[in-house]
Amino acid sequence: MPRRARGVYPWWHGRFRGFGHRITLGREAILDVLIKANKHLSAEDIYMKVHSVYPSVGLTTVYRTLEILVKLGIIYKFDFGDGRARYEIVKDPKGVDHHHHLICSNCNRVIDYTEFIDDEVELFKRTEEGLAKKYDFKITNHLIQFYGLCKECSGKNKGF
Amino acid sequence: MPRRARGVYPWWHGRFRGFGHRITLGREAILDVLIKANKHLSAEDIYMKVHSVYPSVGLTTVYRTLEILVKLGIIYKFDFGDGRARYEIVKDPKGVDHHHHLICSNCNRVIDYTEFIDDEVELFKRTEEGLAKKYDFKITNHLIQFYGLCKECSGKNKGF
DNA sequence: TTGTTAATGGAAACCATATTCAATAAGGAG
DNA sequence: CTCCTTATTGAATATGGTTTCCATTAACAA
Ligand SMILES: [Mn+2]
Ligand SMILES: [Mn+2]
Ligand SMILES: [Zn+2]
Ligand SMILES: [Zn+2]
Repeated sequence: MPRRARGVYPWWHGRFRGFGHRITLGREAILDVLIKANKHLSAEDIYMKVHSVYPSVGLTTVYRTLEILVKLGIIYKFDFGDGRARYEIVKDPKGVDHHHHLICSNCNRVIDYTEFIDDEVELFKRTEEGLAKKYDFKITNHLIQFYGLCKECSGKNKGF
Repeated sequence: MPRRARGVYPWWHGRFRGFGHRITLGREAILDVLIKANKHLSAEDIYMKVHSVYPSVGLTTVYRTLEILVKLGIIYKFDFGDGRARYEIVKDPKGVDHHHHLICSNCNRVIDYTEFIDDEVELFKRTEEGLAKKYDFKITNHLIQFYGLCKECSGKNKGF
């Protein structure tokens, strides 16, 4: 039963407690994995990592915790099309780390990119305004993903 | 056992046969539903419609046929985030009917839009070139979806 | 018409995620 | 620090869309 040095709390504790959630060992471990991994992890990925340190934490708790974290805007949830959700820590709550993904159709590798996001944001602002007006639709967020072949798979790709 | 008027074949027969697939009653019925529906149908949607005319066609065949149709580029497959895939006929194989989707987070209504696609295409051309160069990634297609609240759900939406 | 073999459907398997429920522990009150 | 309330937990089970199995059927080339 590890005990935290008094007064030292991760940034997300506030938001977490603010919404009436309790801070538990499992939840800390899960967040810790997300923060350190800095990649796109599946629930199972997270479960295995957490489990290696705290074998008592179950997969169910991982799913439940991830759900809360998404709701609180602490992590992103993505679907890269391989049948399982992926989770990624939100580095900057103000949206400065806004990025999109390049997804390899062959090896499922995922590349973050932020290049051209400025142009993109500008176009989307116009598009969103136009669409909002024309269809009376209130756009709250968007999903952009490029699919193709990564460096490794590009050369000797096995069809498909 | 209906028999088609001699010599009259839908446009997709050629591509279908060209890839070594047989034209069966079930497959024709499925394509027929997709063509006439002109909407975003789930496998179950299609199954029920087909089933009402040809009760002998099973759900398995629907799934198998849809898989082939996607592979041949005759239909699109989308994931709008409600846990089931949606299928939509490709009207123009040359990509002139290229469009994206507005998805209501509340009622799951889906709106096709083609507005601003020109600007978008232009931006994407630049983006794709840049990304392809920087990451050595061969982009073959993209996915763009806007999420938000539709006209009906915008006013009196029940939280979420 | 016939023979080869792709296609079929019904049942069962799959698999990520959700739910149930009795046991546990976080954390506010005292 | 101790107690008490109740959110949280893990294990088992359920869920639901999609896939696989396999014996039967039917498309279509010859
Ligand atoms: Mn990312
Ligand atoms: Mn569409
Ligand atoms: Zn790859
Ligand atoms: Zn709606």
